[in-house]
Amino acid sequence: MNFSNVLIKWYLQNKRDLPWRNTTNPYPIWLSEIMLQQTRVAQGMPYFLSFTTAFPTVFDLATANEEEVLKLWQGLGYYSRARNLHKTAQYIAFDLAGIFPGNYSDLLKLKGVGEYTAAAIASFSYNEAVPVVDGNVFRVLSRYFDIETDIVQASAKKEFAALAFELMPKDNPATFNQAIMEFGALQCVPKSPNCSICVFNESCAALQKKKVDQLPVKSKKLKVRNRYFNYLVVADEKENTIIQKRTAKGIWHNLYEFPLIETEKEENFDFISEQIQTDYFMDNNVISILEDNDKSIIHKLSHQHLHIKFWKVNLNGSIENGINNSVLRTFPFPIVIYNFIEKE
DNA sequence: AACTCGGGGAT
DNA sequence: ATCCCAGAGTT
Repeated sequence: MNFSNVLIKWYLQNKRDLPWRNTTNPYPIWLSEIMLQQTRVAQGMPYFLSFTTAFPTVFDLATANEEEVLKLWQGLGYYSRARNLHKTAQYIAFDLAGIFPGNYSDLLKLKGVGEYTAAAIASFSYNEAVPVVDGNVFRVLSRYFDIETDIVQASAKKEFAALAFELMPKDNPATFNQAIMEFGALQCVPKSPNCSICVFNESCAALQKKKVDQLPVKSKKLKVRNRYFNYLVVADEKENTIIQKRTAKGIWHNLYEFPLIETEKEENFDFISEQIQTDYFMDNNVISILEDNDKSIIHKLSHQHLHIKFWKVNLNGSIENGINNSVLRTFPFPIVIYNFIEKE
């Protein structure tokens, strides 16, 4: 048996029962593929279920507000995915009469749909013979064939796509694509794979050369920067508070947050207190300022470490545009702020 | 080609 | 701590 036959046989015996696999409808397949970009199945699953419940069709998603979409996406991260998802839903619903593009090259034109996602939808929905190349595919093929190409290079994707296409049985691209990703996710895992029970343990080049832990080759080292966020959690005498939308470029675009004082380093009570009285609430009487968390919450993003403090600011009188607690909870927040609100 | 964009689980 | 997850868009 060749590589593909063994792989597909393994898949049919070991595959997980995932809801987006029981259909060829491009809408739920597209939805699942966007959600699973850089995201584990276990993390994406509850979001897939809530989205398909709230928005059973692409028209339901298209007619929603962006804020509703972001609220349902809250906590999943990479929020540009949600914004692009929403825009693409409107494009498909209103410009294409709800009909998804029917092939790889047209799918590729959609916002938020790159080479991987276009190939996934085209193969799963239309059985088009285009190979998916994701992190699993890089790992499985680099190990099985002992390929030392640095997967960070742009050329690597072409190289692995060409190899995957060569291996793909052209009469069953959907199953092959599912199978190679599932194999990478369940068997050929990044660290300490159990090669002793692997169906390829007599043909895998990396295993024979004892190079499994060295492949795939990935040269990346991203630098993390530290940022210091001080959130002002205001409460006036009606217990109303203030939030604002992040409209600038950067993290959490279009999500909400409390008024923010960003500083160059971790600041103490006196510094923040001074800022609050001089720059923020001159018209209102500041009754008290309370440092909610003595130790900063370190919220780790992939490329930034946020050192977050919440400062409770009690004000005299009534603030303009204040919102009460139940309204507050309807807005989409970064998960670290959402957790703070829920804790209160 | 390099950088940016989240959050969480596994090791 | 470090790696990486069914990657894509921007610079």
